[in-house]
Amino acid sequence: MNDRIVIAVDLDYFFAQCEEVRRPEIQRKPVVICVYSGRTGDSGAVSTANYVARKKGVKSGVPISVARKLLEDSKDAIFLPVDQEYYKAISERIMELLRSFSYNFEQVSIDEAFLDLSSVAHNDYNVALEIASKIKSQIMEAERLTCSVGISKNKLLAKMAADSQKPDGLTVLRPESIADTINPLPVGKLPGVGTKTEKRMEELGIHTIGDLALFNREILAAEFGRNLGPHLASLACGIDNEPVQERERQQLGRIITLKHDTSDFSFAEEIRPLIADISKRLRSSNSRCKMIGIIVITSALKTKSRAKTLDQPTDSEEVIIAVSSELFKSYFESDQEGIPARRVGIRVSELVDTGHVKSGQSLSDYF
DNA sequence: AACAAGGGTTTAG
DNA sequence: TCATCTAAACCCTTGTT
Repeated sequence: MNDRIVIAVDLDYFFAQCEEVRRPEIQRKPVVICVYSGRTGDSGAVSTANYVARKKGVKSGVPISVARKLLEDSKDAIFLPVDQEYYKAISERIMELLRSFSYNFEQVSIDEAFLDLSSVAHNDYNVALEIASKIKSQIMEAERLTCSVGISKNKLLAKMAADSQKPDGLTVLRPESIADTINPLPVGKLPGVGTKTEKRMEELGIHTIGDLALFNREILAAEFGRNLGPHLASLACGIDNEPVQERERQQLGRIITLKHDTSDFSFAEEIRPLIADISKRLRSSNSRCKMIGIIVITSALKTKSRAKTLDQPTDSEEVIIAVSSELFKSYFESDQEGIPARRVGIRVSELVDTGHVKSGQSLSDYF
């Protein structure tokens, strides 16, 4: 009765699949979606690739030049720059469609969402399966896109179910088969355990999710943090009480790659446009920030940041310019921070909602 | 002891 | 020179109340 039924919907190789829809003739070719940094012709990284390209080892994050090498025998490989606007428009239509299946909805990213079907499918996985199947066919009908869907008792397990069969999957993980299904999996398959954590867990003799589920909590706390260690162990037991619900954005950022590594770039040319964009986004979301920060990725690819808390929340371009230029100035003047930057950016956080009440009005106007 | 501020790391898509 | 971009969660240290 208190059990939930949650489904995870994950649009397959989303950016590349969107491009396949736009140009069906590339469907059987390797398709690689790239973020070009603008340094040299091919500098940058792969955002995503279709399965034809993945079969050759091209995956998210690899340098574009490496992807070219991996695909050098495939004369027909297609390399395209990301077209965020186009993907966003498709995503918005699909999210709207998904929302119609449950009031209890959470979009996690441009290509992923959770729906809580508890009230619609009360404890009947066959009903949930029918709904999931309908979702898949409607997305196909409307946008010609495949997705992978997972169904289980919480977000964690629904996501793992969706991940287990891709692309175009539909996987149910029923309560009675949870332990037998996830325990044998390598611990890196647990969402939240990435390459670094997996490596450290291997050193502790934790190879599978089942190993982690049984592992001593105190040692995990000491090793991975007082909260995180035990939390990961609890995930390994299939426990996840996070509700399906939309969450407020907590930060906004923009970062760019400089043409050349330098500690003397033009603030006006490189940073001001980023601030204009951030300020615009703050205003259009009725938010103001209490903290303004800068980000520097050094030529050695180390991340550095500096931030300042304001007395008053702001959405003003001028204020963000003043504060961040000061932060850059003191960053590059500080002792050992004269090392050249490869990438620079701005981040605003500690966002507060100004509400839709314009200044000068007050809550009492509503009564 | 509890909390805020600031900086770093890891994860994920 | 091979190494994008955005965002969340968490960790730790330091300083203040």
